[in-house]
Amino acid sequence: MIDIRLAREAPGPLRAALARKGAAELLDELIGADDAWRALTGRVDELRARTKLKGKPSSGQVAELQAVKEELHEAEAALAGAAQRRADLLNRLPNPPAPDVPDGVSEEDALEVRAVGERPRFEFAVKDHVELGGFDLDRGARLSGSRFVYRRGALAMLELAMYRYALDRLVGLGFELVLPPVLVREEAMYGTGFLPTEEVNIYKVERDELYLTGTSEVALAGLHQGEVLELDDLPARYAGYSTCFRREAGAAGRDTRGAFRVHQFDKVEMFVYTTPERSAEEHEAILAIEEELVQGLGLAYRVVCTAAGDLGPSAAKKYDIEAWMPSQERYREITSCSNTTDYQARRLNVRFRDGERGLRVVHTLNGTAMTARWLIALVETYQQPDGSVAVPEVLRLLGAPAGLGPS
RNA sequence: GGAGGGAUGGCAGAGCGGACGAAUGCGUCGGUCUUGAAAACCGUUGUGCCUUCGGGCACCGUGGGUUCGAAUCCCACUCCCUCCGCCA
Repeated sequence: MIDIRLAREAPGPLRAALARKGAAELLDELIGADDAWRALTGRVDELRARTKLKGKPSSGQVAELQAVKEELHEAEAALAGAAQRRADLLNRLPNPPAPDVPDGVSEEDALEVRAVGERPRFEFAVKDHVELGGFDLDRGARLSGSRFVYRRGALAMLELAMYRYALDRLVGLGFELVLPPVLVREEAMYGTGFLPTEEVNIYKVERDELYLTGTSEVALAGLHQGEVLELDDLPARYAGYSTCFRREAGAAGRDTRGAFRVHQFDKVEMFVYTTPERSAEEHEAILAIEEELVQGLGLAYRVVCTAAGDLGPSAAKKYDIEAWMPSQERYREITSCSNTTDYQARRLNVRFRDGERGLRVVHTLNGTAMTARWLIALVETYQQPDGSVAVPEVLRLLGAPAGLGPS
């Protein structure tokens, strides 16, 4: 949610920023709805003031009050309607992009920030992760449908070591480890901006009115919902580990082979609450941690900055890390870190006490520290001519097997 | 799943339908006193919205209802606690 005062006081720059996300007209509508709402607010407040009495009214006054009551009912109904329209628009209006985000509307318009690491070269026919073994897609599909996958044996051990690798680093950096619920209420989905816009991509448990989260970002953002944080506690950094669920509704036919795009996967997520003054710096810090984690596994990657029109509703700015996928011969997204500024925090009403300045809305950020997708890049990158896979030492130290593949 | 009890300010805890945005205590912050601190005393202390900046309005778990008027009465829901049953 944006700060409505910004829309009233300086609609020009805000409108220009929102235009880059294709939401300029939405802002115009909102400003109109806000004007209407304010006019009705004044009228209702005035009528209510007239109903206020000290002590018992005389019978003449009662008749008069009854008349006011009727008028008030009408005005209140009008106000409720106006408030609803205003709230709907406010809910749908996306976070304006940061000024240094590139123009554009699609993935192709993203700006490549840098490419790091040497892409692996192979003197033999490259196998993809499915051929390298351990991913049981057929049985996953039989059990649950397409885009569900079993990871088995040594591969599963490797995957767990990868989560542990990321979590250990994060805890070492002062992040608090959190194992969150994955079923949440509608409120949390709205608060984080996944609803109403992303509704088609979310699994809903109708019977219990709960939603399965597509990332632990939802639960971590909801962690301090409605709270007032102390300045001394900021930045508050959390590392969440959870299973993530996504319907992939818009992705029919895309990435159908293998475990690259699945309905259920696991992820280690960073989530930070901070002050507005610090959030840009925190964003770069989260990106740096992601890069360090990727580098630590020896993967080749590039960093891209997502174009304004390709950003989700919540993000003001987003960096993705794309790892080199040998079987696809291209970089594919393995992390995503966003500065959601005050957008989620305002929806979730998370504030902090800032001395003389009083209560202020915090900024929130999130970023991927590890997902099952990394596993794909890893096994493909470390494959050997005989179809086995070497495992980096950092992971072996955390319980990963010495290697995978044909025994 | 069954049976009870509860939800009021940072916390504890009052609150005959009008004087209640709310007693009191603790805590907070400021001051007096003190070499300093403690104690004591004095004062202060919720949030949001609108504003012609005088002020006005809303909020006592949430949503409805009764009434000229609801923290207070009625209904529904949510959450928490206790007991029973079931359960990783």
